[in-house]
Amino acid sequence: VAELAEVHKATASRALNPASSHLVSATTARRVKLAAEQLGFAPNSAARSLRTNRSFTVGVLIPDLTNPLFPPVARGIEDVLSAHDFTALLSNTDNDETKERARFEALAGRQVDGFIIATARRRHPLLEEAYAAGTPVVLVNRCTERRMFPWVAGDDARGVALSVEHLVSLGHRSIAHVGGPSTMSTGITRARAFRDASEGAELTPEQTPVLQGDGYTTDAGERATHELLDRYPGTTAICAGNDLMALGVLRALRARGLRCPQDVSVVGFNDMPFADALAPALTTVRVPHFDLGAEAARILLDLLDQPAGPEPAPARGVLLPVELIVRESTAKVSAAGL
Amino acid sequence: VAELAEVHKATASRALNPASSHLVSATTARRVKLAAEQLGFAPNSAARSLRTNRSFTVGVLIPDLTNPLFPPVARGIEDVLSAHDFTALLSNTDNDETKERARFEALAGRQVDGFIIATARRRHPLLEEAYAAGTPVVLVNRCTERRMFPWVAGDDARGVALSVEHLVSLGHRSIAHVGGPSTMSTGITRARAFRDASEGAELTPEQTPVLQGDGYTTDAGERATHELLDRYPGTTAICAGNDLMALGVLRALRARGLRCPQDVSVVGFNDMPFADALAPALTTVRVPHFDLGAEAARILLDLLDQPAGPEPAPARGVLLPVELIVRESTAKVSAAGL
DNA sequence: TTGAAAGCGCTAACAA
DNA sequence: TTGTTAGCGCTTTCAA
Repeated sequence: VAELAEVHKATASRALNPASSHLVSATTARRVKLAAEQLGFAPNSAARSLRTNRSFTVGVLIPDLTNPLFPPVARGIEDVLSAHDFTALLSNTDNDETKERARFEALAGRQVDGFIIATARRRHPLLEEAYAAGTPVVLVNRCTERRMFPWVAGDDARGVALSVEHLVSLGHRSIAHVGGPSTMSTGITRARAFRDASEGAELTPEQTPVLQGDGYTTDAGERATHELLDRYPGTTAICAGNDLMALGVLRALRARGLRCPQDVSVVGFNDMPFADALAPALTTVRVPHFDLGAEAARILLDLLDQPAGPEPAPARGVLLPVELIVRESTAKVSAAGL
Repeated sequence: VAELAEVHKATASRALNPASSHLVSATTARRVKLAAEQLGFAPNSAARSLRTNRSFTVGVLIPDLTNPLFPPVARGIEDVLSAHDFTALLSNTDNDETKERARFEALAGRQVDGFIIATARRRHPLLEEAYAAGTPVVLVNRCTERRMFPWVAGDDARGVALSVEHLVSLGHRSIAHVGGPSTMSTGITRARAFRDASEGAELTPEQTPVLQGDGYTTDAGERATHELLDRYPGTTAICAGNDLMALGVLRALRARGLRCPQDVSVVGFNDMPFADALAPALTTVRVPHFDLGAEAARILLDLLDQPAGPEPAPARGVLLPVELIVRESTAKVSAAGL
């Protein structure tokens, strides 16, 4: 390898490795580096991993890359990791427990140093096991009931509060929440935040019904909206669980001949790409997805830097600020609407 | 490890490895497998890679995951790879040559078995080098001039032809192409296909101007459209280079008080997610992105199965069929429009 | 059919 | 400051 530099391979290793390069004289170091350059030498990471038990690789588990929510998260993760010479092993789980476990084990078998996991399912035996095994994990967009792992999420409660306040300020008094499923932590959090915000605005539960769909999908949003309007025809505004559901809300409205925003105002959640290009352009809560991923990656790197803490520090969580983006899907309540 | 099974580790290795398990008696094999199960044994992939020089990992280079075009491609790749116990190392290059090279080398250093590369830039020294080095590579969504590597792409020419035919059948005779940059192979291919299709419809070059933006972006589409309409105010239909550019076209139209589709019809390319939820719902060419990725992964796996072919077989390319999806952004040319 | 032994490329402890 | 040596966990000859 670097016998071109006429030194022992151990010395070469030391010279090439930043952490130990101070143990070697400046001149030899220079010579070794030159030789390495000439030979186009690239260290064999498999051998290094084998020796050091570190792979500089982290497993990233996300439900589905084609859900517009996740690409920015993944980019945030990738950008931060690769800046630190780590690599991301990305896997889609489809929110399916079997698949998730299979992927988790496949990645663990590849000696990843840690995991970034972005699932909002509430029950999660896998996480319990990982915790018991001491695997470094950072959660994105959810937290577990027991604070096992550090997590990063958008400030859902604040986002929902902003939405409700916005609608109230436009004169709405019959505001419904068409939310995500209660099997997801975000479904719960946002529904609860909606309850709280409604009470804060002195609206009765009767004025502010909550329906939870069976998934964060357009279809679920559409179905739930039909049910909502059957039961509460006087609704003038809808807070959707996310933008995809908002799309379903819009579709249901259209099917019933209701116009948005003239008859019913709609607020989404996430500010997914092209939310501004929809018809009507969607008023929604912007969540900093890229930063979510970036911050999660930073926390994981921190975690990996620490020498395997014997007693795990109380897992800290980071709540990133959100912002209400007002576009065309919300308007003052019309007199006719009542 | 599997001294629980009371055999030598070599025997255990043979038993656990499907390729060599026929060398071991059925009974011992069973015993070993049982023991492995009990201990929750997972082979150390680093050690295996070190020994076999194969990592069962492939590097995937894409420009930008947040471009809606790429998530389905990435999923197609991931799904096929993981079904074969391979893992994808995903990296974003931002179409930046420096970054691309850095990522490529980082991945190569991690002993990836091959690459799937999805860039449409035409000049590409990196690829030449990879070819010279004999690295297995499959290209997605582009081909190089010299057929170095196998590739998978949508049938761009057919897609453009379908678009033009559709517009002609609606009575349009002044059809422009607002295309991607000529530094990209797709920019070239689609522009050429547009020329061909126009001639096929017996339209003169004057009736079918071509403008190429400086990127496949909304902004580039908007700028090019303004320039187009300054020079060819009689245009009644526009073929955009892709959906993002079509979005820019729509924006420019709106800025000029032109309605789509009443005044100007617009056709996109790709059928990206939510193209149907835009205002107006976009008529566009559907490209099977998931299949693009899946097929690329299959080809790469094939390649890796073959014992490093001394003289590389002539790289074959696969053209996947596309489909025109007619929605609301195209309409019959209006008498008033002329 | 199984055991013994060597070695993949690197790093870390120890010795010089 | 540098060289020596051992060994990470696996696969793979070769011999029994």
